[in-house]
Amino acid sequence: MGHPLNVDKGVLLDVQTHEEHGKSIVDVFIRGPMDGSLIQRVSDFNFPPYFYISIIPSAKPAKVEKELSEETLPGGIKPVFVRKVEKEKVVYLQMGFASIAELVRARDGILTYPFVQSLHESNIPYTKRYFLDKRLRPYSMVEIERDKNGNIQKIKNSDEPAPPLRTGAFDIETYGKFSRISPEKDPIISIAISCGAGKKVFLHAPYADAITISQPDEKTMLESFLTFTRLADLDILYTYNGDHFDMPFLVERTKKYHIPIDFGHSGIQLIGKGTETSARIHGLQHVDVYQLVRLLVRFQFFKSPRLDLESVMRAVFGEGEKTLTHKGITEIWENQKGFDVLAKYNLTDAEYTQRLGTEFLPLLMELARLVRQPLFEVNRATASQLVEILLMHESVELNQLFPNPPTHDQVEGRLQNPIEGGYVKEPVAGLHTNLAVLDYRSMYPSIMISHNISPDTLDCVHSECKKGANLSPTGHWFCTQRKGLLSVVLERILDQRIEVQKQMDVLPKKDTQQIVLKARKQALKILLNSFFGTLAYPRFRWYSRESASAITAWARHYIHQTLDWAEKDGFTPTYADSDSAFLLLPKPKTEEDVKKFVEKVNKKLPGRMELEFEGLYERGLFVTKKEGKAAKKRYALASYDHELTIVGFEYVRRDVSIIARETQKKVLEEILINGNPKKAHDIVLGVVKRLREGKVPNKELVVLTQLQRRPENYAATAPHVSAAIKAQKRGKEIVVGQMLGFIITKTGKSISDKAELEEFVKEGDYDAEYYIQNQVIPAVEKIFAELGIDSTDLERGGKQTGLGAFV
DNA sequence: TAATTCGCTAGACCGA
DNA sequence: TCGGTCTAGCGAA
Repeated sequence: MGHPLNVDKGVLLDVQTHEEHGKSIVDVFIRGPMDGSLIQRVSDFNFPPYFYISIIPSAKPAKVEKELSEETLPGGIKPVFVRKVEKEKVVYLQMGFASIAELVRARDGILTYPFVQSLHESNIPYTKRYFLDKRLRPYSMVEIERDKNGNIQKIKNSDEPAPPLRTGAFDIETYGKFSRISPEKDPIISIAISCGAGKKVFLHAPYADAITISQPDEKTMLESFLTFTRLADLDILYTYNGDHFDMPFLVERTKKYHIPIDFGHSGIQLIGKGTETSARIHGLQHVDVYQLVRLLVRFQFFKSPRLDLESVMRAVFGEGEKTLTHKGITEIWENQKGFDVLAKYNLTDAEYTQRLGTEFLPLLMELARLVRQPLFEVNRATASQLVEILLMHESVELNQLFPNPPTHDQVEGRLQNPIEGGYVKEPVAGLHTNLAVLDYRSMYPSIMISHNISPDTLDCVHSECKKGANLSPTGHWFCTQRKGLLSVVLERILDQRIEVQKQMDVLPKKDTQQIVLKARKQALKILLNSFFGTLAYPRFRWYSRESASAITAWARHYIHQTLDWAEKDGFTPTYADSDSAFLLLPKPKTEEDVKKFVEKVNKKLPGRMELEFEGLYERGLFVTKKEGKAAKKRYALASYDHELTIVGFEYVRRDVSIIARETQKKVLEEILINGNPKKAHDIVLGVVKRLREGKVPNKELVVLTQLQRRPENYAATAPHVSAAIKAQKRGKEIVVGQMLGFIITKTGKSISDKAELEEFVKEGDYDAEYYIQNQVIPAVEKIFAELGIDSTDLERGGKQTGLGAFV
């Protein structure tokens, strides 16, 4: 003690681990401040992995502590420490081990001791543990004190601003005779990289230009690429589906040539998770933009029918074209001609990846900061993982133990017993005028905060809570005296959102800080919206059936109450779904009356709950289902400034052809905006005619459906499955989870027989009657029916009258 | 090993 | 050949 320590400062990039002499060691990666010096790796030798045990009441903690400290556990494992800890007035023993491997072995052994009751926090990933216990914030500055051996003595966050990180994207093009490409035999033809240091294409062919570097062979090409990337000195490397394609391919090819795969530090670690793999680079964050896109699509940040690079570019930036197919690449290689096209295509993909990465990085970064995990983890995380880590941080803060994950039997039991969801009111079918839409802002989270819903406040011992404001319609209640873990975290998120919004409001619109703030707001929204789902998720550590049921019960209560109150105030409740209410305004009622009503409701709502006036619509259409009842979750609204909102209808479904969707949209526009059903009818007649004449291009006829399992695992052969099987027989590789685009052709008996993947269908070879009877007419007939228009004449191409309705 | 339930519709399948 | 039932996929919230 007392001797001077080295102090390092830098941006915390990553935490990883390695084993040395049977000991698990934590490696912290930082980038030095402003001068942009290279990434440093600093090790912490003094962070033994540990777990907690609880002991039976008759055993004395002090005695057990002493006994276990000297004990050799089954497998010859000696704990490196055993100490008593108290969490919420209960004494546990914390046991540390030299390595993760030893901890894993001790996990089973320890349960054989008769005085051991239960095991806790025994499966927390080691690096996660480090972030949790050291309270580290990634991508912020940290201060590290080191001893004279260079080992970490102390690590803590610092509030200095962190410099921006360096990013780059790469993409490989490979050759493969058949559609199944394998890195064991097929070469990489070219590699493109786009980053701050420049843009380059490394091509293993006789072609060069300003950015394309011709290499004599694949080995040299790989080496040049790695050297260039190392010199670029990146913090973040983007790929598009690199986890499953580029990275494993690169690993395999470099292995073949005995090239050390080195991006500046160690290498790539391919992590296998079932059928999923991910590629982790030491000291450099590999952000797979495809994974990120999947995350964002799940959270409904944007919608894209397909998730290939070009489709996503179009969905996000409105531009992006696929200029080369796999077949095209194969031909270029075989004919050794057209490398300029290949190089351009390769670079474009790398640039697209870089653009998308840049677009979404602020959000990913904010998410990573909020949950205090590296980009790599957050990039590949799911909603429940994000919420889980957030709750773990809070638990550590409050000195609470994490609940153990449920056992298999517990999960099964929970699955058998699902909770009741939201209330959906059957709408009044027909075309309505002057319709107000109200909705509860973040309804489930606001209920959780307002009623203090959390597993740790459920059915508390206080007798007054049992009768208080937090007694739910289910009969369970939540403490009114002590705040719950989940509600505390949620309320903080909500407060942070409000704070961010305030900052955004005072800053100029163009201020660069706005991007970060917007991203933070989005990240907070993602977290906010994930809590309820995870609480009702059977595998979740903090699963609580009672809590989740109470939330939905309260939600049903509040929406019912809103409808009742609205009716009493003279509005006509027309429809409701979970957190929204649709009210028809009878004659003298105005927008002002609705707003007054909303205000009145808000005065009676508890805590953070809030009803919002979403908008007033000139027209709203609800249709009737097959069986005669009004359909829920399908409607169309036209605002007073002629904006059309279409919900649930074929128009928003990717598994309906464009011709049917666009026709439906036009019909809705004519009816709801232009008030011209006659024109709508004529439009459909025109489409029917064009279909019969074979004039509709194939791309308007494609039906997209996801193949959710292997073709042989389907009980019934649906059209997309049939099309997939036929394509497979022709040598096309079909992957589970893939989006299949098919067309119903003229040849075959059943619809499935006629289904073929679009790439195998000649232009014009479609079954016009199928598209008329099964796509276009079903999409419009219910709409016409609400106006009293018979659409049977449509099927016959308008030869029957049926137009009497328009007169 | 990774968020929920509610609801609609298409198309295959099966028995009368 | 029909009508009911079941499987599957997708969207709303």
